[in-house]
Amino acid sequence: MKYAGICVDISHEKVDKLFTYRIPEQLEAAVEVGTVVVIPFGRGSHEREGYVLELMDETDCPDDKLKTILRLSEKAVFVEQRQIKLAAWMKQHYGCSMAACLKTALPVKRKVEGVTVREISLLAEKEEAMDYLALCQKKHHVAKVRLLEQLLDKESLEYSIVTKSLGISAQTIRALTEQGIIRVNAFETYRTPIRVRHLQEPKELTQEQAKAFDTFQADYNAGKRGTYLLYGVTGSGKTEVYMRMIAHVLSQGKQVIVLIPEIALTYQTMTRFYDRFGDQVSLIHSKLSEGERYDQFERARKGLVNVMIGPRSALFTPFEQLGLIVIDEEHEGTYKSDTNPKFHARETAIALSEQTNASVVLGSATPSLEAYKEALEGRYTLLTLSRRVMRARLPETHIVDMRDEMKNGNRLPFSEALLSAMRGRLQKGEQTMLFVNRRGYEGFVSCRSCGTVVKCPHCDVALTEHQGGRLVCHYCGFERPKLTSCPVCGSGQVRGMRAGTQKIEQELSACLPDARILRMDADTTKKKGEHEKILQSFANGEADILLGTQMIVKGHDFPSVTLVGVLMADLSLAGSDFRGPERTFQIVTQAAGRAGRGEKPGDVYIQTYQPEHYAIVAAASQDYEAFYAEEIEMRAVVGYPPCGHMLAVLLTSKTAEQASKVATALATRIRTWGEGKKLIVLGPAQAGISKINDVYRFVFYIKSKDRQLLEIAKDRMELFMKINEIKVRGTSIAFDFDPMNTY
DNA sequence: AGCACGCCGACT
DNA sequence: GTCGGCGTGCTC
Repeated sequence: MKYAGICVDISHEKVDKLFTYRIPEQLEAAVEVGTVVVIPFGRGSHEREGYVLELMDETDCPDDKLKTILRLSEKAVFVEQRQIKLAAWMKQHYGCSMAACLKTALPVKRKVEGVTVREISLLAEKEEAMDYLALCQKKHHVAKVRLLEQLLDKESLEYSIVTKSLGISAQTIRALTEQGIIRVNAFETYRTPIRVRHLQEPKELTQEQAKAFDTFQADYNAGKRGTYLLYGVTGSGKTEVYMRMIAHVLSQGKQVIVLIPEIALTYQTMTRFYDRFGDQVSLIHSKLSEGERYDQFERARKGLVNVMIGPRSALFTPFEQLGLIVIDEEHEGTYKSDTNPKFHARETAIALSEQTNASVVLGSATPSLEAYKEALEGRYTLLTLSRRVMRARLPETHIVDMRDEMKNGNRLPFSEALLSAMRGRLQKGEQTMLFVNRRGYEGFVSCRSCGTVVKCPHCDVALTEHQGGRLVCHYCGFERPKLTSCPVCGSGQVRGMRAGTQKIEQELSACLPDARILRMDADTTKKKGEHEKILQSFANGEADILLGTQMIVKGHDFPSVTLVGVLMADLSLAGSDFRGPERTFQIVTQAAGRAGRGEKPGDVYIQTYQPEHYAIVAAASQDYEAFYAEEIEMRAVVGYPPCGHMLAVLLTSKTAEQASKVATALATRIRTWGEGKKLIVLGPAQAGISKINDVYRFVFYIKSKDRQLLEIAKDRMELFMKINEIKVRGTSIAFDFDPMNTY
């Protein structure tokens, strides 16, 4: 008798282990590692799908418990071992259930076509429901009362919210459905991919581009695979280099995955790939339905397409001959998944490339510290493009000290210098881009006269303003009362920062009544296609000034823009996030790169309260190396990534007390265990967003140079949760290794 | 997650 | 007594 170790297709910690099943004789030949089978599961032996991850000749499992595999899954999906291996790597590396990792890494066709959302709404008339509610109250049917009260108030609720945060079981919902009081609706969503256009010839490479490409090509031909960091300043033509590399890899009969941060933001980049490689290219994006995504993956598996472009999920394209993974704008935060498993596409791509003998090319004008450190230390090959193509000149940058504006009585969000520059551009008929930095905004408090930002004495991050003006550190929980005067200069002008593009637009049109202003932010781009429309009309010269958040600085060329203003450049500096300076540098550098892309030279005005900050100074002179040198030293001192690793542990529960209690117990446990080991525990503290959907969140951080030690700590915490099942009831734990956001 | 078992309050 | 909701525990 043969046995199979099976991962059941249920994503829940309690069933996140291998279950042993007998393999019936008639299936012995068909069942392999990777086969998807139908199995009886649970008390009722209901049919479930499961992934065969292991084959055994004997088992310790008592015979009376064993059940037998029913049959192969209808779709007869076969998952390559490679994908399972990658899922296993993600489980180990990011600490979440195997089922969740498999789901992420596998192109499995689901029963439903499209992304379904289940929703519960009232079916009965309001009066009838009220009567029923009264009846339930009388009968002390507490669960039904909870649900009905919510429904009478809100009309409809998402299914998962009802079961999870309202704590209502499926039976209760079923009972109410059968009585005709409520109704469960399922919705599906669809989108279609983009069309192919005419093919274009490759452009001639500059000397630098050719050198970068030659290095890659020589390695590839010699059978050498590795990770390359293509570090190229804005406008140096990274995309052209990728395309040469891709063409070369394709010519070797290999296939390519290209990751881009977000489709909407790099529309231009994406169409360039279509124009060059035609129908060999396919596109995946996060809004595709499961069915559509599966179809694209199937085409890839069959070799009908050889280049897959998409966001981080495109990494799981099941190419049989994967030869290269390109990650454009490698430093972007969107490469880190915000759902479990919280994988980073860069790290996962490198793991995948090692498993499949492929190469990885990372591209950026402002590389992540992680990538640049690896490159400097020789683990990645550094390819540099230091010059802009077409002899385009770097713009002249001016740092404007907003504290001086304060002193001169200017309370507008624009400095005098920037305003007069804008007036000049208006007269000459040239365009201006005004970039409002809002990223990293966390409600920090700063002094309007000297620029001091109030920081946590232990963590070197800004304190966050809570209700009543209390200042709290989200890393360690340090707290201090409301601030009435600046601790450095004593001025009473300490306030929380707040800024909206809408308000800035009003003030701008008051200052420059003749200017035609276009505003682009989350509000004005809600509708599909709105984004491209705004950019197009600005490109057509239908406006003089484009005002917007970070979305305006991505990838678009506007040759007649000769002036760029960066408002509140230091806003992202002061958020309660150790990556603040890095984000500031990236955003300001990118914004500055927008000026003078045409024949005419450009000017960049960077408005800041911290003109002497190294991130601002370095960005103004487009000096990545200088920034890196400063920043890596800071990270090394406090042991933040990439000079160490950090594990965020998030505890969620329906009551704040319970979440806090479990977080404290775990943190204490790890502190004791970690004595004498190279590990530091910070916290616990209430999470920055302390409550989501009525679920309370507590967080603590574990820092260590040794990533494996953190993985062991993670295993210990999972064990603790299992052993103390009764004490921790209703509390769930989630891990995030080297988080990109703070919690 | 989803299902069955069994406890406990309400009603005939 | 029994009916039925709702918490608890288990799933190869």
